[in-house]
Amino acid sequence: MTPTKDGRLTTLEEAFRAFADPTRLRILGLLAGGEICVCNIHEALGIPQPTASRHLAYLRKKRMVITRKNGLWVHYQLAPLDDAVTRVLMSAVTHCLSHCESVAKDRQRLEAQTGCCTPCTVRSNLECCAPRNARRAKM
Amino acid sequence: MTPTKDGRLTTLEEAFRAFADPTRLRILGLLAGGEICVCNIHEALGIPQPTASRHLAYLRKKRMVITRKNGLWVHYQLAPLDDAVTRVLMSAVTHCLSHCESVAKDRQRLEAQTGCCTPCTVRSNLECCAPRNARRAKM
DNA sequence: CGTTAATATTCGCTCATGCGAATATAGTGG
DNA sequence: CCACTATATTCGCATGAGCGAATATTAACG
Repeated sequence: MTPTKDGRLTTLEEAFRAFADPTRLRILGLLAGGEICVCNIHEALGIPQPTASRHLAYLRKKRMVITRKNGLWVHYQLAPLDDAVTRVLMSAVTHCLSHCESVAKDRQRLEAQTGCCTPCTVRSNLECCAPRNARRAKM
Repeated sequence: MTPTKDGRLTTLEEAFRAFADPTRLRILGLLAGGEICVCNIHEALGIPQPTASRHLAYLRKKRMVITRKNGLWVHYQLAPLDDAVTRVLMSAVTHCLSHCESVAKDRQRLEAQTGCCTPCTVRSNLECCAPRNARRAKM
C-alpha cells in the first residue's frame, strides 16, 4: 500500500475506500492479529466464502495484504509497508480496530474455531489449518 | 466525530467513508491548517460553491467539522475530538494529508487568494474575509 | 484420472453516492 | 423593502460498489 508515494491524493483516497467497508475492516481487524487462512476468516466472520475471497482479492490488488500458499490453503497477512507515511496511517487504523467490540468478537470466534493458534501467526502447517473434516472430527 | 465510541464498527466505517472522497480529503487538508470560510474553500479547490457546501454539510453531519457564522460568511474548522481513539485516527489522517502534493497546492492557492492569513486561523473579521468586491478591488 | 475440498471469479442486480443545474435561504446595505 | 451576496438545499441522473448465486480454478489424494 503506497497511498502517498506519488504525491497525488488519489492513492490515499483509494486507501480510505478500502477501509470504507465493514467486511474489509473486520478482515483487517483479524489480520492485525497475524496471519490467517481464508477458511478461518470467512468462518470467523460468518460470511460466505466468495464474499471473503472477493474482499481479500480487493485488498490484495491494493497491496494491503500478501498471501502465502500452502497446499490447498492460502494464508493472508498484512503487507509490510515501506512508506513511513503509510505506516502511520495503517497503525492508526489497526489501533482503532483493536478498540472495536465487533473485532474483538471476531477474534473470539476465530479462537473458538481454530482452537490452537490465535492469532494464527505460525508459518507452518499446524493442525489448526488442517482440512475441514479433520478439524470437525476433533470436536 | 466518535467512530469508536460505542464499540461498533459502523461508526468507524462511516468515518472512512467520509475520507473516501477526493474533494472531502482536500477540504480536510485545508482545514487541517486552520479555520477557513466557505468562499475560500471552494475558490482554493476550484470547485463550484454548491459542491463545497454539500461536502461541508456532509462533514458537518458526521460531526467532523464545526462552523462559526460571521455575517454572511460561515467559517469551518475541524471539530475538537473528545475521544482518544478518534484523535489517533484523525491526526494520522491529517498527517498523511500534509504529505500530499495536491493539498500543498491547494494551500498555495488559498494563500494566493486570501493574501493575508494562511492558515486563516484568525477568529475575527479581517480583510481576507471581506466581501468579494472589496477583495477584488484590492488587487 | 476422478473426486473432493479450498479458493477465486463472473454475472446480474440493487442500492448508495457524487455531480451539475437550478433553486432556496439568509444576512447586509442602500 | 429591494437588490445583492454568501451559503445551503433539492432534484435527476449516471456511475460505482457490494452481494448472492453460480461457476471456474487449483491442489491433494486414492
